[in-house]
Amino acid sequence: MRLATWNVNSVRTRVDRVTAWLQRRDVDVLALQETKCRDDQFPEERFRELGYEVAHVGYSQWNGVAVLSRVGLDDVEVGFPGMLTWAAKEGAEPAAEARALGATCGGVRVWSLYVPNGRQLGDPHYDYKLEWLAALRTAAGGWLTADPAAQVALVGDWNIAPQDDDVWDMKVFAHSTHVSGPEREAFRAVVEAGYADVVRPHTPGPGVYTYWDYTQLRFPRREGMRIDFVLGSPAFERRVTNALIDRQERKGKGASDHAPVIVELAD
DNA sequence: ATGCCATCCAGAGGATGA
Repeated sequence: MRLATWNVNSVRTRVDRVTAWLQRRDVDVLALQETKCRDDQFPEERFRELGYEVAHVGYSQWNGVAVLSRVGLDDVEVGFPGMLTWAAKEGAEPAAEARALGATCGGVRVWSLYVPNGRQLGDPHYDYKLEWLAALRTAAGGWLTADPAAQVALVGDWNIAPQDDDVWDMKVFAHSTHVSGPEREAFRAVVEAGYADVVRPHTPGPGVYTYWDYTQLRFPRREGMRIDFVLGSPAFERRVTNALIDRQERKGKGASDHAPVIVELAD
């Protein structure tokens, strides 16, 4: 079974690219982030006609996460228990955002996650990011306490570069989000709760990334960040036989700024 | 060793992104 995650940066803009890629890569389960549409705008039929079941949550033009599967898609869950809410505007009522979607596919509990960006160090959105991750750690840790043999995959855009090797030049990020101590600590807490980066052993660095900014020739200059991860429970990790970051898909006109990440699992 | 910012909605500019 092949499971992948991809921040597509608008599914409507890139649906042709995504469907072609799914077929070329023979992917069974795909978690998408930043679909940037409401449920009624999601191009569900384009995936159904290729044999995929579809679960999506999107409330507006922002965020949006999905799981596509051709090996079953059951027990769909919008958001995880205890997920933080966010007030988009001053004085607005805090509400859940479309940043987490769970579904069981081929025996794996897959969570498509779009971790808050954080914007700037000290910004309210930065605190939201840290608290959102702490809540995720609590929920995900609980799943393994309840069932240590569970096959769980926490996949998506984590908006954190956990190691210095995960950016091309730490000096550029001296006062930036994504590399700060508290963010890295929040990421590590999820790992310590029992979830391992199953991709890194198959894609060693340095210089291996999943995201390249559209500006300043970042991609041809190979100046990127590794911020998209597949974190797997022990039972999931044992099934992983290979992994790759599909850098090819970042090339050309109309590419997302993120590359897809694929994991191969033993049957 | 593949290219010089993109997406959305609104409505011709602003917010978001990492």
